[in-house]
Amino acid sequence: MVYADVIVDISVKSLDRPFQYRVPPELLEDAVVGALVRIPFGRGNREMQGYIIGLSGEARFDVSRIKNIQEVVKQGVVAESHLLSLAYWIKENYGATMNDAIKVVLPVKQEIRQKVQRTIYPAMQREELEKLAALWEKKHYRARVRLLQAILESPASWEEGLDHDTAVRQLPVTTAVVRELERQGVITVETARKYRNPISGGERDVPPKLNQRQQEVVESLLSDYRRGIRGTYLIHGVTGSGKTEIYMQIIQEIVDQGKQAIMLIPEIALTFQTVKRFYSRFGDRVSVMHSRLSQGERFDQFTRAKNGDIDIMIGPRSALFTPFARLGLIVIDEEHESSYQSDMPPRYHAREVAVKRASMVGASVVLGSATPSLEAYYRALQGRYRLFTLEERAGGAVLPKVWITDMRQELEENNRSVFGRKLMALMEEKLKRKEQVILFLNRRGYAGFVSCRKCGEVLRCPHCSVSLTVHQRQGKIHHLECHYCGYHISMPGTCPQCGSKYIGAFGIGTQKVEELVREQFPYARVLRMDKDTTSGKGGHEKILEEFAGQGADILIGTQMIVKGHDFPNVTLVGVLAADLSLNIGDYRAGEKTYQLLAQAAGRAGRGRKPGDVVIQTYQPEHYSIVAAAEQDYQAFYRQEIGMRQILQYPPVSNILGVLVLSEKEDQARKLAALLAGQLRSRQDIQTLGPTEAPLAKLRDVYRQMVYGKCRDYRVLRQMKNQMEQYMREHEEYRDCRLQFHFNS
DNA sequence: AGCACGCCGACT
DNA sequence: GTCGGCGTGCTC
Repeated sequence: MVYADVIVDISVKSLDRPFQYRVPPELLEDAVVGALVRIPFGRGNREMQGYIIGLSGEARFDVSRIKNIQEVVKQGVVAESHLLSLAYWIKENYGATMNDAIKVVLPVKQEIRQKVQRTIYPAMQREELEKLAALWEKKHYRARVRLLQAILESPASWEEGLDHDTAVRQLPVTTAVVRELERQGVITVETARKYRNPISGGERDVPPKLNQRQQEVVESLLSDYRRGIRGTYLIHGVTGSGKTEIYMQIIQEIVDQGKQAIMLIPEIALTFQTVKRFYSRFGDRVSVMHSRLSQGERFDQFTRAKNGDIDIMIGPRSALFTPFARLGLIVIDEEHESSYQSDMPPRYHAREVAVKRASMVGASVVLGSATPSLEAYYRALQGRYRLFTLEERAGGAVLPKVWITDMRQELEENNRSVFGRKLMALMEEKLKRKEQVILFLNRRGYAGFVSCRKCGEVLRCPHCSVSLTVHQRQGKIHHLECHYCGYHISMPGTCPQCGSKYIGAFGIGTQKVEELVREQFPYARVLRMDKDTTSGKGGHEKILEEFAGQGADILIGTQMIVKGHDFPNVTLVGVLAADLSLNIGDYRAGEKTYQLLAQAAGRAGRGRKPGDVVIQTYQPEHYSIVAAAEQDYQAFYRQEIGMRQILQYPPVSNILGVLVLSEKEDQARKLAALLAGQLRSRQDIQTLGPTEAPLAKLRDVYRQMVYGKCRDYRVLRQMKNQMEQYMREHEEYRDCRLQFHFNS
């Protein structure tokens, strides 16, 4: 008798183990490892889904109590077997349940509805068809005539669902006619699975000649590869140094060797431009995973990958699990991007999982960035990754000139505007020359918050303890809103604390900037891009395309405008308040600021014209700002790694964050203090807290935070298990929950 | 998670 | 009497 180890589709710690089921003889063939099955579960035998993760000949459980698998769910894509081992590694490493881990590596199990394309071609000469049509016309075979007329124009094609009735409804005639004519040899029908590609056709481009440095990188990487050496490589290349071309040429060779490649790009960079480049180079051997794809379309893409119909998959984080059988290379572009970190369980990092998957199947990993994460650069300097540096822009474009404006001094010299004088002067100059300007601000809404000038009270969300944000309609303050839970109130006339009338909006947002820009430069055409203006589908791209097509002179926006886009006519980037990201109360603030500024600066002068960047700040001496202005990554890295060294932050050490959640504030505090005590009892762990979490209260749940830092990652993992154990054993904290957060 | 089982109060 | 509250424990 064959028994299957099944992971039940319930993500709960207590069920996070295999359950044995009997495989009935008639299911033996389909019940393979990785298969999705229906099983009776629990006392009520309620029907559940589960995944087979192993098969064995003997029962490890009382045979009389083992139930049968009901059914193997038919699926086109069965897991690449190593993906299940990868799921296990993810579960172990990121502390998720096996069920969650399996769902990440097998993202599309269910075939929703396969699209097929049916194309009807004439099977005889045109004259014969015309004769037939005339004949049938006389006999009043109206349906047949209609069909013939249609295909005389051009081969008729229809896209339908697989199911027969829908197909009939969509055709201009019944399928019975179609089948009859096919039998008579009048027409031929071709059926093809339909895949939606964002771009079809288009001319193939030829790989351009690389400059010497690009060539060196490609050659030395490939010579490793040819000699059977597999490893992880970090390409640190300034913006515009031609990293994408390097990836493409490496991928080309790997594909030519009969291997397959995955190219990860951050979600926001997954635009028309990037995708188009790959299509025109590799044609239909490329497939693209896009977040806009439906379940069914994703399924199609994975089927193509599994069948070996494609060699290259491009996509965001989730594309890492493409079921390639001959995987040879994983590229991670813009390696430092935060979107490679999953924000739901299992909270894996694509970089780490990529390295793991590659090592399991004998593939290499190429990481690329202009502003590498501290983690990646640290590992490269340790020798765990091989480092390549490209210091010059390809095609001779020069790096932009960067100006720092000290806003304290502007204020002292009586300039109370959000625009420093340098920025004003340069904007005028650029607009006069019909060049484009990007203004970058790290905020949305009209103004940050409302406060009372008399008593200092800041209006906050009663549920989330964050300040409420002002939203305006038709140029007037409309309401105040909490950005976490959506709580909103109308703007009060007096301070709820002291009753004074001196209450008003402070700070600045993109809407306000737009207003000011229009005031100062009434003749300029202004576009604004933030969460409010891009809510519609494709809102993003529409704005970017309009700006790229020079439909506007000035683009104002938040984070999203500084990532990855190429605007050759932009010669000025203004960073209005660099400090906003410096003060986010996170040990990565300096790194985030450097990356943001360097990327923003990289937007200027990408074409032939030289560019300028103005960084406005109240902390002009901060090393992140100074280094970004000089585009000096190494200088930034030295300072930052020094800080991490002293404070024992990752990547030098490891940090475990424990978030204690409870609706009862005193319980949360008590438990947090207790857990901090557990961490403190260990000599090798440096403990911080307990403190209130960045959001001390969110949706009426109190949040306390405790951190533990340790050189040895395993010690922290052990502490996590110990805390979970403690929670199981201690009734008094039943209404508290813990969330763990690892960083290394 | 979700369901059965079980041990107590209030009511057709 | 019995209907139903939810606390406890189990699920191959």
